Amino acid sequence: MPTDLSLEPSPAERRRLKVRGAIIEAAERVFAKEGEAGLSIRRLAEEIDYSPSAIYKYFGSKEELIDELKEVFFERLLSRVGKISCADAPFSERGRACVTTYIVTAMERPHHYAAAFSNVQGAPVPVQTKDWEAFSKSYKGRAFGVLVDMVREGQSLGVFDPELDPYLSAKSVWAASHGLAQLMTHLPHFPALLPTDQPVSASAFIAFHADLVFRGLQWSGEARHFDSTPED
Amino acid sequence: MPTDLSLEPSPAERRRLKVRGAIIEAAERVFAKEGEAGLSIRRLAEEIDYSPSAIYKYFGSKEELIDELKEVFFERLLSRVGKISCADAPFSERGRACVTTYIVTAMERPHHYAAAFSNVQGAPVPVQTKDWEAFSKSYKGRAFGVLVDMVREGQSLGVFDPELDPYLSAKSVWAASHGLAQLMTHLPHFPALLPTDQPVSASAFIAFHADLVFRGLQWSGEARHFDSTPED
DNA sequence: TCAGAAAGTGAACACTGTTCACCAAATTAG
DNA sequence: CTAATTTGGTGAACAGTGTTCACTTTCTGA
Repeated sequence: MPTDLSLEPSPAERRRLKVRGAIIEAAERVFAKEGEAGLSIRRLAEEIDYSPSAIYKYFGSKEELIDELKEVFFERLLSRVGKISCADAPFSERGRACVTTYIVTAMERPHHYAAAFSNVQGAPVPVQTKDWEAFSKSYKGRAFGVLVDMVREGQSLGVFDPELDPYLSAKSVWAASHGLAQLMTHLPHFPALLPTDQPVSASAFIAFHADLVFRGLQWSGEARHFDSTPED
Repeated sequence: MPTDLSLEPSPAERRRLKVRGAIIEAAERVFAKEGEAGLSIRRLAEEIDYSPSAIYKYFGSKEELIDELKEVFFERLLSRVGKISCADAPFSERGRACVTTYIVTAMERPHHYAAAFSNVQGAPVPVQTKDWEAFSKSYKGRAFGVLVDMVREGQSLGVFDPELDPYLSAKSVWAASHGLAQLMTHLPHFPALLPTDQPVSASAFIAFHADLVFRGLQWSGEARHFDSTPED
């Protein structure tokens, strides 16, 4: 151990970060273009002109490396959505912008977004407590927090149904956004998939979807429930 | 070629179908449990007591085999949703049941569902015409058709906003359903992810989500638009 | 019965992620 | 300043993977 408590990253540490940076940069480049399928350790090594085994001095495994790619992606996603949520604009615009920005950001890096949701849990996990703590600190969780605040604001402004649970509502909005993001990255001509020939652009459909999502949260003064409210 | 035009599948063809069936059965078993990661040709061959190369007499590639698994999964999904859409029940129940059934079916076979949406399209596809034709004949497309009909029925009953385009609305509902299905299969404790300790069951949250989705489509006599309607 | 097709095989090719003994260079300790 | 030790980097190897191909066996249609 360097036992280095000085603030300067200094000599040796610098080179290390440099080649580490080169690795993730190369990984970022090929992953963005070809996804996990096209990213092999050997190819990565070739691209940065090192031996394959050298990479293992910087990352414990391929999965660990990819995890870092996902992390920085979600960091940017959170930053973008967070910025919009605090912007100086009417609530209705900000709300919709959160959803559309989420989807657009996902579409810019489809492989990153898909990879972030690629670890299917076969067996149901029993855990429950402590989970929230970890989640709320993660980028995903903090982006989720932005949504919860937005629902609360809408309720306090009287445009959203005050009886809705903000957490459940935010999850619903997240699911709806995630769903469209996923469909758009997997079926690129999704919005144009129509029997008629009048084309609908991606951005137009995203706006339409965001609108529908918010209509579901809105308050019409009267009980407009289909019949719900979760019970068991 | 057998040039066999008789209706009886008969002697040789029978054995062929039998071992072919054994292959997909084994594949189904391991894929359901461990997903694409756990399914290797060699393991499959071992399971059915054949040589690995034998499998290539029945399937051109591993991908082709998996495509068949996805196909039968979506066939069942369509059949279930289709049955519900024609059931003898009030519209509001049928509508919600379509969404919840979709999600529940996905959760029963998380790997199948995830695999069906795993081919990320990196570059935007230029095509547009002819796409609808192929889509509307696929299982995905026919399940989508059920949704479109449901939206139309809701509009004719006066409970859904008649100004909404049925196709765009159905896509929005699909996206919302897909999103929850995806989130539930990837973060199994998704509904229970709350700061408070009062647990929310999966089924309760699915019902909540479905309710919100339909509220977005509802008609309140007055223009309740956030401001939308797609333009470009 | 017999030619030809179909079914099945084992060895090989070109990959993959990962490990491990080894070597050289840089850093630290005495 | 030298000696010891950590660090960075390497090539060869292991255990996998999907896939192909020459080959044999088995079955079938005429």
